[in-house]
Amino acid sequence: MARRDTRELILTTSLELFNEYGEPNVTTNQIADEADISPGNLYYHFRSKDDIVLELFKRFLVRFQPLIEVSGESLLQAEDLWFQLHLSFELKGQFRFLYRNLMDLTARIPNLDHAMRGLLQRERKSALNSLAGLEQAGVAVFDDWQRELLADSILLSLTYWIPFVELFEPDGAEDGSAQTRAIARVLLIVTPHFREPERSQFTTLARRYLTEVE
Amino acid sequence: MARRDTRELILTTSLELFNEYGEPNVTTNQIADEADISPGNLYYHFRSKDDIVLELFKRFLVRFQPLIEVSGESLLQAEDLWFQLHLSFELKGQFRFLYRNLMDLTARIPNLDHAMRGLLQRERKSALNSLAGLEQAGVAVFDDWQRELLADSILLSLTYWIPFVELFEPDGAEDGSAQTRAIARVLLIVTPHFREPERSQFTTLARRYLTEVE
DNA sequence: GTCTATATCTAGATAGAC
DNA sequence: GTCTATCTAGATATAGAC
Repeated sequence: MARRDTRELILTTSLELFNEYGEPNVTTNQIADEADISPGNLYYHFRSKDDIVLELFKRFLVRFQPLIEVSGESLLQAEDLWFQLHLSFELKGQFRFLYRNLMDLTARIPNLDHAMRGLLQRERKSALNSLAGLEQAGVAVFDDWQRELLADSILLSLTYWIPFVELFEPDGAEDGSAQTRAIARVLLIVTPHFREPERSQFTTLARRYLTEVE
Repeated sequence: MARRDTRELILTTSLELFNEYGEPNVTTNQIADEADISPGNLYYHFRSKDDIVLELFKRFLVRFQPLIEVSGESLLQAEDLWFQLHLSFELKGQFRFLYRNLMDLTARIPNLDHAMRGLLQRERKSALNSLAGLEQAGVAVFDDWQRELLADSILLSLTYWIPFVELFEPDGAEDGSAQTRAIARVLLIVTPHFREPERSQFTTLARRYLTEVE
């Protein structure tokens, strides 16, 4: 098999196993086994297990970065905001092992720690940006302290909703209905601060999606 | 040393180390070392490492259970609600290792899994109860779907806020200001749904506490 | 109750043949 | 590039003396 193919095979196999069982509970031997290669071969392609994790994180980052670079103004339409959140949750679901053991992974892998810290900071800024966009459009008004607290609430949801759902329904992160609820929840944190007509507008959208899924 | 004392010493030492480094990153040898006893002695008092975790969880449960048995009506006063949330976050901070590796701990220890699932269910019911109490008092009105989503938001905060804060500020969970922000955040999720005068009342309280701390 | 010494096991990682 | 065989380290847990 070509060099490239085996490397990819190891990555996709690792991702599947990590997501299903959690990274600490998957051994390199299991990965090799599942990928039908030898343990030695795995270590020909990757220096260490951490190296695999780091490479997977890079892949995640490349696909996630564009999603938080969206400007605040472009999310004023309820449908656009909804779609953006949907893409975020979906992608994070595909790499959910990263969020299941965030602390332990960052404590163990310095490069991951640095990159993830940066990502969370940018995500928080992005949330604050969106809130500012709403204010500039006259949709809502926040105090300084409210803006900060709301950004924290949003970031908490974006970070730990998937692990949270997995507690109750294993594989719930792959389930569409859990995602819809996640998005509706995030909206419900913010929309009560809207003035009319946007408030009803966003609320109606959330309800429509919710009933469609159930 | 008396039988009882050594057992307690092991528990308190374990709790400290688990909270600081995370349970998976603390070995039984480290615990014994830190407690100035031999590894063999540790295993005289506890059958296994999981046994220590389980006993610590029991201690947590005994102290936490009363906090969620508070009736919804008794939390209508802003100060009472604040105080109740404060006690919750404080206690969870003292046992935060449980929440840092929730999934892996429950997956590994069946008894813990069962007990923790039950606890989360009761906590969710308690949140729903409080919301219902607000409605009965005429402070707010929710749709059915709103009530569920809000309960999820609250439970997510109560479960993962501490690990979330630790990502940014290690030992942030022992810090008073982080706790105050946590409570203010939870309130800010709910209060926008209040009618006046309760809305201003709760909001003012949150701001006052926030400015006091900073 | 407590110690020292050690068994057991499993993980990550390497060596060297093919 | 890939394999088999193996090393090494570290973790949980036990045995048996004191």
